[in-house]
Amino acid sequence: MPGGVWRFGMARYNAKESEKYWQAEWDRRGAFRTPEDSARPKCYVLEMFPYPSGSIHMGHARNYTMGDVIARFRRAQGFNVLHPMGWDAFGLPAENAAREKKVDPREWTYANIATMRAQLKLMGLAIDWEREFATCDPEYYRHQQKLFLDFFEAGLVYRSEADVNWDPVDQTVLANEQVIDGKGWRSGAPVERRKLSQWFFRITSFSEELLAGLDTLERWPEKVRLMQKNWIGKSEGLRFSFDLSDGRALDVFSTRPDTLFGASFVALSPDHPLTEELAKKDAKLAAFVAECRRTGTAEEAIEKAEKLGYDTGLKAVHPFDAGWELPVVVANFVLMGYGTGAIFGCPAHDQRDLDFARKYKLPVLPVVVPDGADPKTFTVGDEAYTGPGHLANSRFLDGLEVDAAKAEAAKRIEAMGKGTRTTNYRLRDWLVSRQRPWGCPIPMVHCAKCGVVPARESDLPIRLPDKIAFDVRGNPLAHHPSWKHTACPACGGPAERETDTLDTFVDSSWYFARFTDTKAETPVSTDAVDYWLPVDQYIGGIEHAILHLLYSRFFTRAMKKTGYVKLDEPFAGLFTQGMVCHETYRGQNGGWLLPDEIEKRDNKAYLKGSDTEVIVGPSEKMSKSRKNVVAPETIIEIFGADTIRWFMLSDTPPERDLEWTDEGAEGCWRFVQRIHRLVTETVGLPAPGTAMGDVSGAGLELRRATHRAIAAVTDDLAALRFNRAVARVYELANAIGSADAGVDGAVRREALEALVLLIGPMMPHLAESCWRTLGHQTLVAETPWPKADAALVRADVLKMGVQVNGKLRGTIEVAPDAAEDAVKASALALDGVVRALDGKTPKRVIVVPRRIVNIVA
RNA sequence: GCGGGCGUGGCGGAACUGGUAGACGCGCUGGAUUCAAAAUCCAGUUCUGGUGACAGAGUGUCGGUUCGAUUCCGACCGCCCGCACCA
Repeated sequence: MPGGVWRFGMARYNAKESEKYWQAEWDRRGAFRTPEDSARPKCYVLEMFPYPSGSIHMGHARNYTMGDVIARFRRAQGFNVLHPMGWDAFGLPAENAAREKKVDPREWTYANIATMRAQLKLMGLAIDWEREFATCDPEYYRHQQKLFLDFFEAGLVYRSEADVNWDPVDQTVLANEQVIDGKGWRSGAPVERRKLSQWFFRITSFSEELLAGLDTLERWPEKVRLMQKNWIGKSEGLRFSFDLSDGRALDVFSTRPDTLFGASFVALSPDHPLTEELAKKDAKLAAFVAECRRTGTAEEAIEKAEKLGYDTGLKAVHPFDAGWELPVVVANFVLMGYGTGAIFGCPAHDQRDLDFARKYKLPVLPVVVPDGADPKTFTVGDEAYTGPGHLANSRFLDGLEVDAAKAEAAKRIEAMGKGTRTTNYRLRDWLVSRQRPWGCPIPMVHCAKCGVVPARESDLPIRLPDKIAFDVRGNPLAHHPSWKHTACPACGGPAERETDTLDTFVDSSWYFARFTDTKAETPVSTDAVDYWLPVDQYIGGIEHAILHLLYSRFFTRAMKKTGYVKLDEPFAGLFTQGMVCHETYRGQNGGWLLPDEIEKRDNKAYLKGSDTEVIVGPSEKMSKSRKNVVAPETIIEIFGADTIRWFMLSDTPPERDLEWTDEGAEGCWRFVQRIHRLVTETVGLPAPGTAMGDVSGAGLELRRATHRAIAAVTDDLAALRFNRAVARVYELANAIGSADAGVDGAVRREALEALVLLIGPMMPHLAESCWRTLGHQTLVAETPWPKADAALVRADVLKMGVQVNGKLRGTIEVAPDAAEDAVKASALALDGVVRALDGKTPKRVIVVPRRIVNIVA
């Protein structure tokens, strides 16, 4: 009923009607359009945009509620707030749906978006919907293709060979999640690692900058910065060569040249060029390599696999001893992508090398001995020693500390001309090619005459074809009858389009910049990004701690290099929220059951409407596979959006996992009703703005409670401690509810108005309706945030604990500025203290002002 | 396997920079109101012993630093996240 009449004093708060009314009212007044051209400070609040899977789940509800609270809070504090929403719309699920349900991925995706947009709108989010876009909109990916061409021009894009998971039966490339126990998820055939020529972004050209930039991200969680730091994996080491028995030299990289005298083998990656060469003449080696390639490309799988090796028969000469030969093996745990793809193995001081040496009965000689241990007797069992210590069994390195030994070994190798000290990074270049039909086409053309040629900018966007056939093997784009055929942009002759599409991480690496001006004719408009970026508060799941955030940081630097932005770091503030969990239920036959299918009686769970008991399992992340899901839509239908929002903010700290319970939701619903009652049932309030006279006694107590709540909630919301803000709101509501009947009306009004404004960002519909009931014609959404009076926040009496030998024996009440001697005296006079001292004289009395007294007896 | 995190009553959690452990909510118990139920209101609720005042124990486990440790350090146990083609 937009524009209708708001009815006062309903006995019970009708959330459904109220929410509909206020959502329409916000819409009508354009309350959440992004303010521009103003002298006020800006605040860009962004939540990680969703994949349009088909429905909003609790994780979304939690994420978007938090962002919405910040957006509304900052708006009330006088910021220009940008709070947009969009869709991360390319990706595998649409292809799976297309294959399984014979639907068009585009239609499927946009239908999902429509459903989810409607669900999000029910939550009453303060979002500027005029800026919405989906990454599968040609209007978006057209600009992404332009960025790709600019990056190519700037030398940030190149083509190279890379491994993929190859399903030999389906003749298709598989994603890691489509490889289950080394087999293709559809065909069941053992997966092979295969090389393809693919596109890369040169993210490693920013390795050092991406690492150094982490130190500037003060409002990022420490754990995320640490994870990124480890991911980039900067290490100082030595790159040097072994002379091989066949006259060749083999380059290896090591961060531990100090352990060279503990070496017992040299190992090559199965993908090392030398391995491939040797395998041509050694059928057994070729078979071994093929076996290694069955692991797929996932690093986890490779590292978890049993350590296997194959002796090539070649020997490597120890660089410090021409008479010392080490066997050269091919080992499945040596990664081609790191260092040189070849290592020397020192089993005593590296766990993987040790596992390998034990299996193949190779020598394990400790060369670093922890301080305090005897070099003659120190041995290594099943656990490699990686700690500090001094060198032993190492000739000229003996007695040196690890760092000194590293330096000495490196110096000698360098002097011999066999190697150089280098900095190595674990970070690899970003492989962006995907052999998938539902992604952003890579704007390149292959011409027999001219080679690989960039598409013309005037031809952008290179659109996906309208009809994609999914019942083919391999990449449907490559099999499309006409799509790939085009004219070469250079010579005009017949040529073929690149049929690879971009990794969907590319789509999400710059969407935050596009939101600042979604109408711009270029990828971004300079004025808009200069004004709005960086994002002031970014919120999303911890699962994105590394890849998405690192790629976005790279993209921002690449966009700086190509002249689009002036900054390096896209997200000034980052918050990673926890997951939403729920109990799991299984029937007698072991099958999972939906929470909807069970009911609880006397602490047991039964199949709804029966006496069949249900097995209650532990609380786990809500997932369709375990059926432990509760749909936000259902909860909104029953209780309304404010209830689910309040639940999402209550109790659990936002970075931790949250458990959904029906009882908790009912508690939130009761609190919604309680606030409504507090506001509607308080009689005799003076008109808004009425001044209050001198206030003392119960009135003063209520004023103190009000201003303490304002101060605490303000701090808590600014620090994203939503659960604490919620607790403070409960305290204020309790104080108002239990206030003495004689308290002045103007004091009550102040308390109620504060309560309503404080819940404004969290339960916006209820707040608007209470605000109207309190006689205001304005919107809470347009009302400034309340200010706490510092004089009322300060306490006039302090309660201090008094301990004897660290055990609490009583409390004393003192003035905040009480002298230490007076505090001491009243502490020693306490009954409990006298009893605990039992006549003994205190040795020492520690008084920590305003906090505690500890008497040491 | 490697990297990162978390662990406090029956449950979710609070405790700022090492200073009264359990704020606030859920649940439960008792009472008021009601023909009854829902809703609401009042009281209680870490555990053990005690009618009680009170005493003892207690923040995953074990040990350490300190006048004092949920907080700092070491080892261990359990759970969770990421590992480059899920998003």
